Amino acid sequence: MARNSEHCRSNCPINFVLETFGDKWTLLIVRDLMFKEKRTYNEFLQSDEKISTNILADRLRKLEEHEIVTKVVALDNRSKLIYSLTSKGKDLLPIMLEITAWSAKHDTATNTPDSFMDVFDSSKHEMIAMMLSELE
Amino acid sequence: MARNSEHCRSNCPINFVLETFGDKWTLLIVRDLMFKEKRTYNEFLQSDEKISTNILADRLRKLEEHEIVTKVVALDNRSKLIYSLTSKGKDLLPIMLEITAWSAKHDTATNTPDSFMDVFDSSKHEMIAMMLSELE
DNA sequence: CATGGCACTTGCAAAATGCAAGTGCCATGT
DNA sequence: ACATGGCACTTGCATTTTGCAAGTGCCATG
Repeated sequence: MARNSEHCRSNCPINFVLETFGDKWTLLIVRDLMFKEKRTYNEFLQSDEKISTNILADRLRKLEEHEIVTKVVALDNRSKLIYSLTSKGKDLLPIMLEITAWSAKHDTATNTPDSFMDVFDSSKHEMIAMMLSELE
Repeated sequence: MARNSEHCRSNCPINFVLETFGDKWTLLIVRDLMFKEKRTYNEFLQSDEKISTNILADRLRKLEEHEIVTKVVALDNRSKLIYSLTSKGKDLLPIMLEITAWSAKHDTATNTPDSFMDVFDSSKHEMIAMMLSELE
């Protein structure tokens, strides 16, 4: 698992996250799995930010290596792969929500509804528990 | 401010954070300012991860552009600059703590004390308020 | 007025990214 | 049986970013 088997710059927890998510694309895949119900390679390709095919393949492979996502063959089509978050990946939810809250506060163009922020501010813990259960 | 004046790939809040922090170095500077009381260029250079001088200068400039940090000339030495977090930068604290918690849970080599995690899990809100006040 | 600290800048090689096109497997229709 | 198309990539190549070493310019101290 992770740190012992790979090159790491330090033993800092902030750095540990950067070793996996320190680029412009990886966290967008997590977002798509967590909040946008995207499951397949072509669905990830269609997101607004327009990731290119080679980068997407590379990041999915690294996310699998880091055990953030897993893939299985689709039941209805053997040439289709279904990606999903592992529990380690689902544990990123609090980070993702804090990021959303920060952007909602500091970026006027961010499209987060006020109602989301109201619930987040008043009952963060319950919100996370409920969203986690919805991720199965 | 931010989004309107620069090239942005989308209006997503996750993407907004990636536009500033989506690389392997920027968040380490925030960490050093927030948790390690580092204030100067040479102090940032000495961190374990060994950032190179040109990258550090570039990231400090971008952090200033994004109004995450500011710099002032030191009172005791006019060739020395003191960097510090703006309130927008200090607002990253909840994200930083959630990242720390995630790494503590999922990386065996991470050096976060159990006592930190115990307090974080039981009284997150109070912990954040106290740490924010300590950032002045 | 030499020495050294401090905050960078510069030049160049190496690595990562972005884009367009191509590949191989599987399913469906005729 | 075979053409067509969807799906998940792979490949090649130009552009951009990064990493390393060395150098620059300003200020303070002896």
